[in-house]
Amino acid sequence: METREKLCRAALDAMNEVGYGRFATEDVAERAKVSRGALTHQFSSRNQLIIAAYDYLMTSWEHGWGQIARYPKRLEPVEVTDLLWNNLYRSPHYVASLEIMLAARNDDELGKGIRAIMVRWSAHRDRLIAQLLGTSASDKKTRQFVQMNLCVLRGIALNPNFSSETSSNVQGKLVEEWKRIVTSDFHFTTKP
Amino acid sequence: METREKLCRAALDAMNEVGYGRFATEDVAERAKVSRGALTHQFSSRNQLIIAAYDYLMTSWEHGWGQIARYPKRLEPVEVTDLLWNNLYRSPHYVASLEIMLAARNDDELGKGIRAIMVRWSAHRDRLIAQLLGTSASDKKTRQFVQMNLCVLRGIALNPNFSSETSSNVQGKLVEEWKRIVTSDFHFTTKP
DNA sequence: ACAAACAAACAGGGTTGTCTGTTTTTATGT
DNA sequence: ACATAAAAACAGACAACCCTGTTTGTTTGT
Repeated sequence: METREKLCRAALDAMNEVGYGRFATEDVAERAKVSRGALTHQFSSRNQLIIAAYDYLMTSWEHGWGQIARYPKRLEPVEVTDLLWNNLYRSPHYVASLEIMLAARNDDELGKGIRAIMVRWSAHRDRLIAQLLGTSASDKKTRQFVQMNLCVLRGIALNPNFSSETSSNVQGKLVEEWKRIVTSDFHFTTKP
Repeated sequence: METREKLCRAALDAMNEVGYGRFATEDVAERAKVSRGALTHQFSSRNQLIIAAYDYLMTSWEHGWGQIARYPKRLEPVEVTDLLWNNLYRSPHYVASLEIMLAARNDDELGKGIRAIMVRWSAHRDRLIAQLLGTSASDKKTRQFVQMNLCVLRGIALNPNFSSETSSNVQGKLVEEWKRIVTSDFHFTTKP
């Protein structure tokens, strides 16, 4: 594997495990089994590394979703919810993406880079979802549906970090509950 | 105001503005207009300061909710949703609480302190909500309703940091949408 | 006088960015 | 095919910086 890729993966792992606060380039180099010199050669600064790692993650999501969109089948709203949950929020590096976006909030330099990538990914995602639903990405109802799903699933994905619940599979039940709501509340298909 | 309180407030402000990553005790002392010596006298370590600030915030929430629970009126589910949104997720220091809890994920010492406070607050909150609904905090349906609301509103609260949307008041619309769903999907009141 | 609160200086650890030197790959001319 | 020059990639050392925790001394209140 290329050095850059190894470093991006290691950076995401580190971000997942230790969080932005304790994230250190030294640690990343070690995880990637690469010298610190190699890292500094590839990435001129810590922020550059983080931006590259984020870009790597978003690109991998884009590829994954590109495959999904090949299915010619038209999906029901609840199937889109399922897709989002299984292919985004259960991604092993979801927490990393969260840490990075939260950090980008305060750092202008980092924020600029991250935002550009996020805009690209968002557009890609929304276009694919609209395609799967058989609607347009600029359709108001579609946008609202997508926004709502992103919010709800994000909140559920974070639940383990915010809840004192210890019982198993709380997330699964919450997702099921939300899917039930989606099934009964959201409809896009034209009448037969 | 007492030094401890000034420091806790300043710590929450700092956590809000710069995030856990750039959070520094020096900065907190400056914001509180207090010498660093005073800070170290009150809090033996950085983690102790963070824990105290978190405790201060949770206690303030408990006081605020204590006032609300005095109203003898029984609330509809959607009114509880409204209450949660306006009294928790729109709290000026909500992001601070989020940063702290995310940081507590990796730091054992910090995590132990934060978790204890969170358990206390969660129990307090759930008990009050059940009281307002006229149900029991151990009631399964009630717990599910509360959990779901916390997740959804959390996701909505975070939306500005994760969305490329620039249009105004997206959050407001999402909350309205969720309230509509709550109104039609959740019922606790016994039939008349 | 005693203890708590405060003020400020200090040293130490850890992390980043830079710098210098070495190895490997690529390009080029014969 | 071979030699050689140039560029890219890598390795490691270094200094500078920031932040924390500690320590020592001063003020204030009881």
